[in-house]
Amino acid sequence: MPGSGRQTSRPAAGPGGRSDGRSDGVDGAATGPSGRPATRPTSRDVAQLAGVSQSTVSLVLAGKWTGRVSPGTAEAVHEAAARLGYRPNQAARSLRLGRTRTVLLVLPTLSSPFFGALYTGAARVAAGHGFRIVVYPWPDGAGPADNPFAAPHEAIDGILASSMAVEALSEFRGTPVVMLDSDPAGAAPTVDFDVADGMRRVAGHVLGLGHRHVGHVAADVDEWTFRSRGRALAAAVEATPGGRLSRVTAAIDVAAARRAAGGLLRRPDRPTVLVCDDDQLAAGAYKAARELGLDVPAGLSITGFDDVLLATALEPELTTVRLPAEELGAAGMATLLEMLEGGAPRSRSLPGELVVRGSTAPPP
Amino acid sequence: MPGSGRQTSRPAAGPGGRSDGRSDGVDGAATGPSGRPATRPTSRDVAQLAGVSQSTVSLVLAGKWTGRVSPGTAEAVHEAAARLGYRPNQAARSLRLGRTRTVLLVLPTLSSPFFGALYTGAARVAAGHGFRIVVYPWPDGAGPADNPFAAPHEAIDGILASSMAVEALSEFRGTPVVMLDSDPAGAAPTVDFDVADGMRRVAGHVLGLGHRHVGHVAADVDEWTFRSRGRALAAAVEATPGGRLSRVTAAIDVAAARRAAGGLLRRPDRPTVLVCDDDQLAAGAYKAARELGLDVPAGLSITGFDDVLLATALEPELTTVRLPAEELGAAGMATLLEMLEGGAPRSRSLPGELVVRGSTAPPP
DNA sequence: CTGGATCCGTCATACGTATTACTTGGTGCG
DNA sequence: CGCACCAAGTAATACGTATGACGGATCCAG
Repeated sequence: MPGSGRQTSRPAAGPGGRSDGRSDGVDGAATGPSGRPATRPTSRDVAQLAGVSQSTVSLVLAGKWTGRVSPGTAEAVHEAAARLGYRPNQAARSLRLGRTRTVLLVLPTLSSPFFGALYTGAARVAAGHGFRIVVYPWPDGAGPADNPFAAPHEAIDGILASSMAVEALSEFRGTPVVMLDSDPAGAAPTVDFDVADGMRRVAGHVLGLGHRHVGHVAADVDEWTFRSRGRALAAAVEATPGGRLSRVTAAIDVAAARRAAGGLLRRPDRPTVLVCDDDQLAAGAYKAARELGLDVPAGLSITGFDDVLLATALEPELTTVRLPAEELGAAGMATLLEMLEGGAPRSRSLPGELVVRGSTAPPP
Repeated sequence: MPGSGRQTSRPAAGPGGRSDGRSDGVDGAATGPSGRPATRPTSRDVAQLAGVSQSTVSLVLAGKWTGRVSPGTAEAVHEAAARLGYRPNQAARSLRLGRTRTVLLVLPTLSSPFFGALYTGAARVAAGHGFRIVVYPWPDGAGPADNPFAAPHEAIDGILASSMAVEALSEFRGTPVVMLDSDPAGAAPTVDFDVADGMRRVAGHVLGLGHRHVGHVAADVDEWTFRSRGRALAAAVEATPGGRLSRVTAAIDVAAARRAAGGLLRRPDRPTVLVCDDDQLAAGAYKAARELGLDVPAGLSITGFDDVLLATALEPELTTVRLPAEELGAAGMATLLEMLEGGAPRSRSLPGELVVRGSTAPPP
């Protein structure tokens, strides 16, 4: 709504044109409780104050005015903009440029500290580049039709996707994509954790403590990251003289892990350490150990993976691998923004860090 | 990826096909299967296909065409739109209407399942109304200057804010605001949990088990929700003959809670139950109990508040109050959308549910 | 003195939509 | 028959920005 002095005009409707008293229902909320006029200043307002044309304002603020505008004029424009607190209207910008400075972040869920941290890292980088993030929760296994969230098709420049088949994104044909922590062999550039390296560190730690019979409580999820963890552990154990691996699988769930780990521990020749694919699985392993009267770590060592909040709430605290989720988000967003600016896609891997706490000790 | 319980996933490189070297974009197609240019169809394209004018398309798709367009024409428009897969350009819409269908969600952090769930509920409701959510992480106590995230000033219709002084939002003067789980006495409409009621349920439960000396492990955070919990607990205990309350405070942190609870338990006349303001505090109480050789629940009962993942990972599982975070987000968003459509602000309170698990028993 | 060349800017326009004012062909009615 | 009126649409416009096409000085060489 035109509130302040604009002179261009030539309103087709005469002086009486603004008498509309619509009560249609889709109005409302235009003026806040404070009753201020509240029309945001436009580039034309800035132009008027600086005594130049709107196009000059646009040129100056875009920063590409060398050789077209004198330094003095440029300064005047900047000053006027600052005085009015001018912020460009994003809608107009998007309409003109065809780009929205918005990135879609696809996550299986936000109800997990891991993905929350991932978001935080991505948002920090995005904000630094003037980009906005819209989160698109996409539960695992859900098809586009099952999804309770409408995808904002129209308004994105790129996609940062975690845990989702690239094919499911077919709706966004032609949109640059960076995948997070998924199979690097896929079509899209990927930023992931070097989980194989992380698992090698775990293996090195427990084998170094003297363990030889290693129990692996694996996640019952057919995903690249877990397959990779399993392979790395198996390789490390096999490479050790006397090394031996027993594996059970469980859904990522405390109760399921307890049952699976219990089965493993009840075998006559039970392993002396349980390497778990995930901290939640480790929590289940704790429960199984307690059930069987095994002391951790004296009677049984346990390790996790991820280092979520849970890890330090357990007693004793859990030896695990810290995956820097926030850095993953940040690196992924940085990669995507590079692509959006015409750079070549570039995949990366982030190292995990072994955090040794109280749940591991030499075998009994 | 951690803790997500993912089911579906397959190697992105399918059998055959995707052997081209391109790696940017979901699918490299510059033109669709029909050979059309890659630009998204506009309302004019729809108009041309339907044999009508652009304004007719707009009228029909807006749904308010009764008496202005014949049913037959309307159907033709709908069909053409469907055939082209037309989606209105949001930027143009926003520019024209001055509204963005975007809501800012202010949260202290997303690295917590609670706020993640809150987001999920809010997003579900927003998506149902064609609104988009932009998350604005605002750590508690941070001023606007400290904030590493740039606020997208230009592009929001309303604000849903959790745990933040309304005054800190002064930047957004005139924008409708709904506060979540904060002091209902404030200026803005509020949706919160009836934590007083929840705490009364906890008190009723433990007092009903026969406990009389109640220890309160309170959060050392001066926030409405915690003050309210404390008052409700005190009132319930005082109203019970023989009831007695001992209180310690601790930062919301497992280690701090352990120290505080330990102090309480080492007193000569120690309480027989620890009512904790929060599940994390309860986790600390477990550790203190174990340290002192107290069995839970036989020697000491413990209760939490919030019912986060942690609650069932503890051994024994924690008796606590489930706060439906997702519903909070949904109710808050619903309230905000009502306001945006001109409705009167309306505050609400959501009840919590007592979840009795294994950590409470009659006093020894 | 004149015809470029160089500066420093402005004009006009398009992006895609929603909406208001207007047109047009038909119809009822006095 | 003439006029108003209705149904069914269409033309025109504005939202605020970015940018390519233009324009008026000023200066310099010939």
